[in-house]
Amino acid sequence: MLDRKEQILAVAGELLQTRSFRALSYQDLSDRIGISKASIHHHYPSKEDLGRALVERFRSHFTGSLEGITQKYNRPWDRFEAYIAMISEIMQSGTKICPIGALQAEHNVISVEMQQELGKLSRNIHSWIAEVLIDGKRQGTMNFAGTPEDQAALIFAALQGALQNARAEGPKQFTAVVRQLKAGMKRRA
Amino acid sequence: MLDRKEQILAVAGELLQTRSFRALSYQDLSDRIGISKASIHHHYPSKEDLGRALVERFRSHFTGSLEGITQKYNRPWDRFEAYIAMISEIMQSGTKICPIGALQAEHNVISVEMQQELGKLSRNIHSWIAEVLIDGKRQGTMNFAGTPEDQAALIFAALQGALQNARAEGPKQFTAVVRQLKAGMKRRA
DNA sequence: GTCTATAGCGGGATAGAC
DNA sequence: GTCTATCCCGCTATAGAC
Repeated sequence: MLDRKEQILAVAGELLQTRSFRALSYQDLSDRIGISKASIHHHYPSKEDLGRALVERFRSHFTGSLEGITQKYNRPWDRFEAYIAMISEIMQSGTKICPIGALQAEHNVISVEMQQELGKLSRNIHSWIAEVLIDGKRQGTMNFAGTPEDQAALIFAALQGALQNARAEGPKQFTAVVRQLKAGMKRRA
Repeated sequence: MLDRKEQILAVAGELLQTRSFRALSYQDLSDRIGISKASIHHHYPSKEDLGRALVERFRSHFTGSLEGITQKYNRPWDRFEAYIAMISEIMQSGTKICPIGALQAEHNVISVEMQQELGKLSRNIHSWIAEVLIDGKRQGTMNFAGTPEDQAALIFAALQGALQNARAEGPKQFTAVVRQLKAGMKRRA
């Protein structure tokens, strides 16, 4: 199968978001994909190899999605709403959390290579949000206290935390956070 | 030793916040405390026992701290600042995250008993924050959009996410989130 | 309460045939 | 690329002496 590697990453990604990287085993992958553990090792010799590929895949996935949003929408609010919709999809699964949050929770027990790749991913998203907010503030359609960078940090952290809370406590907390983030960007200064 | 059980929980708590519950082993505890693995099992027969005691300990710890803050300070802003200071201490360790975030990231791989105890803990904190905000809004010293409950959810989620980001990316993102949360509560309506 | 010793299992990983 | 078989290790947990 040409995209066996991709299939493995897809399943591994699911398990990362639902269970955690450490709890993800070659046995799990073997069971779900239907090939032996040894075959998975053929594609990703060590779990470290698998981990790095996994983070890179999330990075290209998110980067692609954000570029798609940028191309599809011009208005800052539309872009922001599309971003929120993307994160909300994770919440709606009921069992997944943000892959960045999942891996950051295991920060001290993953390799430095994974840490670095993960850092690139989170900084990419952070800058994308910040740019949307810069536009929104410059155009006057978005009103929030402080700098766009600080507001981007707040949005990023809040959604990551909200996804974790939502999986444990249900969707209400998540929708509250989203509502509150929006409210804080609509108020008049 | 009368407080051997407490000592074990203290060390286990550190390991939970720095490494994760799954990554925490009886061997780790044995090494750090200086008694054998079997001795730890004597106090906490199964890891599940240890886990439940651990969450309960965090709960009584946080509950006590929040009550202390309530007694020590009367003004909503003072209480809020004291709460932020408490969370900031975790960040300043450089290696710890919020214990709730750590466990929520492993939500699907811990027992339902731990999930439930963890839920109590997070709801306790959430209501405490909400009450501070209700006071602040009623007195007119705090200004934020939306309801106190929504704002409490935002604060809780944002700080949890910010601690995880801080451990991976450094303290700047954390201070940005705190600054932005405060800014959003000071603006005039 | 503490120890040594060990069982039993699941994990990551490799060898070698097909 | 896939398989079976196997290795080695670390983990949770238990038995039984002191």
